Amino acid sequence: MIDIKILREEPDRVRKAIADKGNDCDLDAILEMDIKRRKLIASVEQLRAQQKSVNSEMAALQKGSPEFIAKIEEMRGVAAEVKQGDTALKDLEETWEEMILTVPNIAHDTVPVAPDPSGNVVDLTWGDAASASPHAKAHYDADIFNELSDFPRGVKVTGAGWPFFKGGMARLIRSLINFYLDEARDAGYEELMAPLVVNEASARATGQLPDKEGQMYVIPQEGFYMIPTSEVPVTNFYRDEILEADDLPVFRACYTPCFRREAGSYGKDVRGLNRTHQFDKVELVKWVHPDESYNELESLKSHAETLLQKLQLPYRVLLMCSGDLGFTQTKKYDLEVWAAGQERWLEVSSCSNFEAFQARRANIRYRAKGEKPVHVHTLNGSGLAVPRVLAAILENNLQEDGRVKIPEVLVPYFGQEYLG
RNA sequence: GGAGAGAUGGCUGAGUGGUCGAAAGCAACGGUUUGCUAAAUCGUCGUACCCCACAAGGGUACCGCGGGUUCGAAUCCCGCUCUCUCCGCCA
Repeated sequence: MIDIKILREEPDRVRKAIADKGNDCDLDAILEMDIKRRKLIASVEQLRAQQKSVNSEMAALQKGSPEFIAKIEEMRGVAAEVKQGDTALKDLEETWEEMILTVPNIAHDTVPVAPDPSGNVVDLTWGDAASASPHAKAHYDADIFNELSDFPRGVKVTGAGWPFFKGGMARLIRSLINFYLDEARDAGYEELMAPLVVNEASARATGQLPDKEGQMYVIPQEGFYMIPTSEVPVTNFYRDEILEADDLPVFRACYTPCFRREAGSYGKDVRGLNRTHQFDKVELVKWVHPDESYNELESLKSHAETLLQKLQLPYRVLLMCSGDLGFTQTKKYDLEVWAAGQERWLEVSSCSNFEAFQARRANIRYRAKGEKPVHVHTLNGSGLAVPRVLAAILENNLQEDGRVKIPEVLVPYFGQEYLG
């Protein structure tokens, strides 16, 4: 949620931000509604004040006395007016709330302004794509992948995009998760285990609702949603809370499977590990002091990078342009790993700063001693997603004999130097 | 899943229709006093929104959440959620 004060005081800045993001919300209508809303609040509150003062006079009167009865008569009309005003105000607040939720967050000054993904800037490329195995193959064409995964049975048991993984592949997935979590802990992130389903209030606070309900699996009987990322339960951990300033920053790391409907996806994007309805991911979330959020974004991104470096996987970092920035983000880096077999870059992490946008909606604040509560800044990033990193390992490290060389840092976790 | 009890401010806990945003205590913060500590004592001590210049000041709302009754609701009625106790079931 945008800061209403910024909206009132710097409408032109917001207007530009909306245009830069390619969003089309009607700012003038919102500002007009704001004025209308405040007028109505003022008039209803004035009526209530009158009601209140007469009520305390009545408290001092003899019940049933002529004066008392006269007051009741007098206040009957005011009571009706208040009720009417309240109803009108409730309606108005509801529409206004909906409207203000359509205003996107304002991109940071350092974000390139461009309408579409072609405006994203390659910030850096690490490693040498040519260093990949000369035998690289798309993972879904490699024998070892087809031996150790079972898509047809996944279709039988659940549906398309819900694969089984077997033996060494399953163990390799587990190795990656453990590697990610251990690295996160060393970097100061406290590990969290989270619920895999959340209620509506949580989905709303992190912005999955309204609008993106189509991306989530729903459990209608309970009104629950299966999490599309652990960002949802983890960010909501502090929903409606006030943290001590001294406790900031707070870093958390959380491994969960993630569930996404991915409606409308097709073609090579969804082959093999590239996109499945359920996938594993370690998510990193930060709650920080507003002055620090951009430094924290850099360190978040750097941490995710070191994971790929340690895995010896070539990758690049994209600074996302305004048009490719999400609704809630002020600045975002995407990390893409090089998959030598498919000869394409696969997104494995997305590191974003939300400033106070998410915190405002989730009502997460901090308080310095003797000060008023202030919204924290929140950030999150994957550290990292599993399947696409796995795909890159399978492709880049595929040997002539069909085995896959396990990255050195994973050997202690995996227990063997080769898969297969 | 069945039966019962409950939900009040940072915490404990009073309050069953009217000057209650809410007693009291604790904790916290500021001052005074005492040689230090401890104690005593005085004061401050919630959040959001609205008016106003986001100041001073004024106002409204909030006693789990949502409705209702009433001139007036923490207090009465209805629905929901959550917590606790007992029973059942269960990894």
